[in-house]
This record gives sequence, structure tokens and C-alpha cells, in this order.
Amino acid sequence: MDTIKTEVCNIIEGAIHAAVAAGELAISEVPTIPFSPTKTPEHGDIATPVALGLAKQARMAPRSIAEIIVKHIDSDTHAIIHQIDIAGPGFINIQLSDNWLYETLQTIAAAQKDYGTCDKGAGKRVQIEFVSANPTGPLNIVSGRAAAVGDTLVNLLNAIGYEAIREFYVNDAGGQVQRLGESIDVRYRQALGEEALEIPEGGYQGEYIREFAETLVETAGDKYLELKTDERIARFRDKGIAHILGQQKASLERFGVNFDVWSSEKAIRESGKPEKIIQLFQEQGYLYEAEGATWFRMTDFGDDKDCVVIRQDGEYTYFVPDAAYHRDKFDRGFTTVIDLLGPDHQGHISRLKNFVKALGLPDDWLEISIIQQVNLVDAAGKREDMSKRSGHFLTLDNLIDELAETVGEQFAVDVARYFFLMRANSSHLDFNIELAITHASENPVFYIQYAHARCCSIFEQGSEQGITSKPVEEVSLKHLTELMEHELIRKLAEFPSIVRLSAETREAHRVPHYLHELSGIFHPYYNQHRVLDPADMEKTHARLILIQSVQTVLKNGLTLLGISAPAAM
RNA sequence: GCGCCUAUAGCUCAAUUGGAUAGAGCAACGGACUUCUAAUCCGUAGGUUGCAGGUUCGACUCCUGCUAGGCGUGCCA
Repeated sequence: MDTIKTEVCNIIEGAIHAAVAAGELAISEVPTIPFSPTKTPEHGDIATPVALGLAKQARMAPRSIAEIIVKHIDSDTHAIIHQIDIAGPGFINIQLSDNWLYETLQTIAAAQKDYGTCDKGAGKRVQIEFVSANPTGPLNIVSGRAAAVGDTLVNLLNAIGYEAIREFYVNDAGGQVQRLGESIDVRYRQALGEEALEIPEGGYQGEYIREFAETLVETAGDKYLELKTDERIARFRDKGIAHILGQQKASLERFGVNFDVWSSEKAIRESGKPEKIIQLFQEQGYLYEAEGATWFRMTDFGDDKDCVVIRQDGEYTYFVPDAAYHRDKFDRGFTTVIDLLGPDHQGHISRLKNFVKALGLPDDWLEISIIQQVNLVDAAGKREDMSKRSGHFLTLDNLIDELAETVGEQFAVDVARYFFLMRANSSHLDFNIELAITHASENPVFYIQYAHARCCSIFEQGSEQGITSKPVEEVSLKHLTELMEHELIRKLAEFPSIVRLSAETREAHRVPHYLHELSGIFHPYYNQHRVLDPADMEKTHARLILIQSVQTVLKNGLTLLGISAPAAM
């Protein structure tokens, strides 16, 4: 499709130049040729509103501009163009010759699992950091959303030639994990019979803390009471981090997400890099002392407030290791780094970007996307707050467990992934667990998977009848004459640009929507037209090529999403 | 107060980044299994795109001002 577009671009540009040369069009500059979507077959295969855009400059009605442009296109000399029409206010609709459709099928047959990929990002290394949940509790569905999106974005970037990796930043240092240690300590001592203890302010109330503390008692009894309180809490903190991190990893693996790199905040803090950052900021005059703390001149970077980098108690605020961590990412040689953050990190964006700027790194090197929140809602549609500290939340594992009861383990992962992936990153989504479970079997992912299974089934059925598909070179594709067949091929041809657009805009949801649309053309076709027809083997073979192409694209698309493409359902 | 996100069919969401008649899925109603899988298909119904202006050939999309919800906003991450 892309090569076709550039070819058509050239033809139209040529026509505009010719029109200008002939004195029929008074414009000073030929714009880049835009393309608009062709929603109905009447719009042809490719459409451009270029004449509409030229109206002002040329001081002419868009429709007559379109007429002039079309007049200068000699369709006889351009084999790919079958017919050109002018429609509506001045759209130029181009119908391509059928050859183009056949070439699309040949391309897919040749590329197979590589159809949809390109080498646009060749030589560029990208890191996507996502999830990065505190190791203070199980992953909730918000992390699940981030995991699905981040994982798919990495797939998409790799598909268009980038060398992209998944990275998880473990916040295993600082106040949050300290609270974790304290919370475990309270539960531990309670398990040993101490009363009148309470989870400290900002501590973790979740049941999983109690359970973990009880396993500590089971394995070691009251041994830890021999330690001094500080030491015991530190020990519990480290044990708790290891335990919870292990659970998080297991949940992610179950969800089909495998991180390439796990980075530790603690390791960053102990590497001496934060000190270097402070030193650098100091030298550049970005720091000053006030109220017993050290401040960074964020206002120099346009922010309305300065911010503390070293607290009164001498500890770094999280900005410092975070800045050091991003410096470290840069040193590791990534061309681009993408952070997927939750909406609660909104205030973090401009600061982090400013720190990166203060470190002298390129402006566009760090990209930050917010994956919006997932709200739990009850049957009445009322929001329920989720909070790790209060212990009230829906875990990713719970979600998959519940879904698995209705649709089985593999499909549970598919359903959950699809559910998160089909939404734009910016959409705030309300999640009703009851509804999600009762409607699990109605998840649109099945519509797509079923289309794939049907394709497989045709080949299955074919081989039972002794019909095996021929290589595309030996098949006369001219037999694909149905309108729906052409429509299907046009859709298949869109796939590579969907992949590219999705990757470049970091919006994974286009892929699920595309696959759903493709399936939405396939199913009616399947219902109305028989593929296997022993009475007409020429047509049968042509249709098998088409079915194979549909199968390939569905499979490739689902693979990008980390969703299974079953051969039977 | 300020900053960011969101508001589209009864519900959940799209709309190729300014293009043609705003589309899907659920839910509702009516139909189709002796056929390569009915997890499917065909049909009906559903809209002042939160409100008010503006920009232009053209606005769900961009600008301004409102309204509502969410998130953030100098020592949690």
C-alpha cells in the first residue's frame, strides 16, 4: 500500500506541475499529497482531498481544481490506475487496477509472518519502561493495563524495525518499602500474640501482609524478635520485597509479559550515581539550601515551583535516583526512552523532563505517556477507590482467575489483554468486575479468534477432501471477483500502515480495532460464499489464497497483541 | 488557585490526527443452522459529539470561555 501511495503521490504531483506549467493553476507551492480514508467502495481505493487544500491558494473552487488535476493525469500511461472520479466538494477518488489487489495477496504470501513489518526504525534502540509498580503489594488491574499496553508497544516497535526492550524499575528503596517493612513487623508481632499494635500511618493494610507475616512465623517462629527493631524491620522489608517482587513477576509471566531488564532503585542509589547527579547540578548552579533542605531551581525551567531534592533528614527525594536512573538509561545507548506512567504521576512529567534537560540530554529523547486509570465500579456504576495501602483493590491475578472460570486459563489472558488493549491510552475506563466476568464470553477478542479458527478450519476441511492449497504463483487470482473479496484484500493491504501508525503514535488500540474490522468483513464473506467448491477448482484455489492471507494477517495481528490465535474453538 | 486528562447512541468505546453520510460491540426487537464451525450471519431501532462562541471550503478533532468528573500541584513514589 505504501509503495502504491508514493506512486500515486508522484502521479498527482506531476499532474499539478503540468497544470501549473499550462497556466491553469496559479499556485506557488505544491503541497505534500494528503490521503483521506475511503469509507465506502464508491470512494475508490485511494482518495485525496488535495484540491480542497489548494482552493485558497489558487483562488478557485475546489471542484474545478480537482477537474484540472485529473485532466492532466493520463490514466492510460499509468497501469495502476483503473479509474479516477471527482466526488463531493472536490475529492479525487482513484480506483486502482485489480492487479494491485493481486499483488497484495502475493506480498502477504511471500512475507507470511513478516507481513506488516518494516525496517523504518532500523538501527534505533528504544527502551520502554512500564508497570514499575512498588514492590509493596500484588499487581492490580491498573498495572495489568499498563503491562498489556507496554508489552504490545514493544512488539509494535520491534515490528517496524526498532530494537525495543521492556524494562521494569523496582522501587526497592525509600519510604514506601520502609512502610512495607514496618507493616510486616506489626503483622508478625500480632501473629506472635502481641496486641494493641496498629499498622503505621501510610502502611499497608492488605491481607497479603498478614499472610506473609504468618509464613514468617511458621518458618522461623519468634526468632526475629531477637533483632533490634530497626534491624528486624529492615530484614522484613528485604524479605517482603523479594517475596512480593517474585509474585509480581509470576503474575506478569502468567499474563504473557516478560521483561528484558529489571532495574533496581536500590542499586542505583548504591551506585554513587545520585551523588554525581547532585554534584553536576551543584556545579551548574541549579541547587540552593533553604529550610534545612536542598532545592532544585525548577522555576528556571519554567515550572511554577522549585522542588526538594535532599530532605531535611538528609535523604534524597525520589527525584534524585530517578534522574540518575534516566542518566543511566541514556548511558546505555537508547535512542529513545519511553516511560508509561499512571495518571497519579502527572506532576512527575514536567519535572522529570526538566531534570533530563538539566542533565544535558536531548529534549525529545525522553517520551512520557500516561496510561489512564482503571476505576472499579460496582453494579450501580458507583466508583470504588482502589488503593494498595488500604488493601482494597482488584489484583490482576484475581481478574484472570475469575475470567478463567468462565472461559479457561488461556482465553482468560486473551480476554483480559484484549479488554485493556482495545482502549486508547487516554481513556479513563470503568471496570465492573461482575459485568466483565458475565460478559467474558462476549469479549470481542473471540470474534477475531473465531475468524482465525474458521480460516484454519477451511484448510482442515480442504485436506480432508483432498484439496491442498497451491503456491500463489500457480493460482489465477482473477477468480476473486466478488465485491467482498476486493473489500477484504483492501483491508489486508492496510495492515502494515496500521502497525506503523500504532507504533509511531504509541497507541496500541488501533490494532485490535483493525483486527475486529477485518473479521467484520471476513465473517459475512464466509457466510455468503463457499471457499471449497469441487466444481470450480480454479476459484477454490484463488479463494484459498485469500483465506490464507486473512489467516496470516489475523495471526500476525494477534501475535503483536500477545493474544493466542487458536486453530479451533 | 494553577496544570494535565476526560465528556460521542441506553451502556462500554472508536473515528486513520482537519475530510465525504460520526462508526462498532453489548443491551432491545425481527429473521437465518441438512452447507468450509451459529463464539457466525441478515435486518430494524438508537445522535444537537457536555454547553456557548470562534477559526475555514470543511470541526468529534484546532482556539477562547463556561459546566461536570478524575488526577496532579516545595521535602511519598
